[in-house]
Amino acid sequence: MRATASILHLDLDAFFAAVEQRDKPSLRGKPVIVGGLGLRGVVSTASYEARTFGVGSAMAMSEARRRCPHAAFLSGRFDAYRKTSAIVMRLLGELSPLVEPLSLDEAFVDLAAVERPLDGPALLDLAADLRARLTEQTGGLTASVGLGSSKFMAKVASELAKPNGIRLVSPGTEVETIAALPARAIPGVGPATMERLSRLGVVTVADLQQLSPAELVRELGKSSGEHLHRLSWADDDRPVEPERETKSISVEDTFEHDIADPALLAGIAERHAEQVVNRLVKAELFARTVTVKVRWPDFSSVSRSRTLNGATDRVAVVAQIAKELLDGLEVSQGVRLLGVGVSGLVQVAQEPLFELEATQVGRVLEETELPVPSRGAGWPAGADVYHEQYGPGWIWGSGLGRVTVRFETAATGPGPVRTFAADDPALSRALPAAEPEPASEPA
DNA sequence: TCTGGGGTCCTAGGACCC
DNA sequence: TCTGGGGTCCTAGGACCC
Repeated sequence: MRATASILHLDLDAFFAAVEQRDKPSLRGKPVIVGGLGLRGVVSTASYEARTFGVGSAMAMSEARRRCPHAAFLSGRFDAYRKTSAIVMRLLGELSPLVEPLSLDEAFVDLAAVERPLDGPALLDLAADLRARLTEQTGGLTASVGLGSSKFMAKVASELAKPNGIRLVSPGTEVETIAALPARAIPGVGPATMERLSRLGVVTVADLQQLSPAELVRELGKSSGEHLHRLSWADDDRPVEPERETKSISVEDTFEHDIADPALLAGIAERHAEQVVNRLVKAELFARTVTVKVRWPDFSSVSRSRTLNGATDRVAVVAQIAKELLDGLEVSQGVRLLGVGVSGLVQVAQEPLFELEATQVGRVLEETELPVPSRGAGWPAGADVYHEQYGPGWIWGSGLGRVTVRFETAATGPGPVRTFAADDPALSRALPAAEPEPASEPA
């Protein structure tokens, strides 16, 4: 904890949904839900209009459809989200070199790295200016900004500022600011921890403050107990870390229907291994440990891992080990999710001493029949398309051999809807719409 | 029609080494 | 023959976050 509120936390409001509303004018002011649209999908982001119907992140999509059947349900356009996120992170980088992104829509900034100490009014000015430029450069998105004397306080502040606001927790007022909050508001206190705390009679952060460190350590373990005790007194000196190295890379997939066929699962494991290694190679890293993760129909899960003597970046090696690990599991009850991951990442190759028959892996990859992607996967709702006659638009819905498209972009205002045959040669998937021009370019 | 995907961190037990 | 005390690495599981 510092003597000045020099840590800033920024959180984009309903980010994925807001990008969709920006690029799809007909959805502005309406409930929008982005997430997995398949049988087992969950909500990634709900627009504030959808939240009034009780729809929220991580909710089963089936539940979201019950609560808000008239919402627009979209599968998400991560390229567009990444591009918009990059604009925001660049803006933050103009404030300080110490920017720690937590995800596409969230970051910490350490203002003390460059600024002379700023007083309250100056901090609020800085935040207001940041928000204004952000909205302008992202084509209308909004963000909540929190300022505080530590990461914890800045994060609490932005939470209190939501949506679309600024909040400064002045140094010296930290403990009283958090005392009345529910203990669950402390990052790291999830459902399981809250359940344990409830048994100790804890509801608020003030209740937490009454517990001794020893009691918390007994209940939660050394690290979590001590950490939570300190946070309950707003004691947090974690630094803003701009470059955190990757510790693991993984790919997993939940199936529309459970799979019990070992050969099919082996083929999927190979495909996952391939994707994992592609990302490993792109990051110029090598891995020592391969992990397979399986989720059973009852939602319990197991993992199996093996660590090599050397480090590898070869698909054949990772795929072979993944399949061997999978072989050790009895899958006849069915598998809900299969994942393949690597960890123990290093920057130099140290190939294991054994060699594999690469041709064997290639052959299996060709022969394995992989499950057909879920219905309409070629025309996912919300995706960008281009029609030779009508121009750019987005997929409103598909099925029964037809695709319905709304022709509009961020710049056009609400546009018309047309339906085509799914194999209409004039219709194609398009790159994400261009980013809106910065303000220098009048519309 | 319950419960995604990609991560991080922590704990605990056993192997192994000195 | 009764039975140490670290320290590190590996495996597995679980909580949590966005």
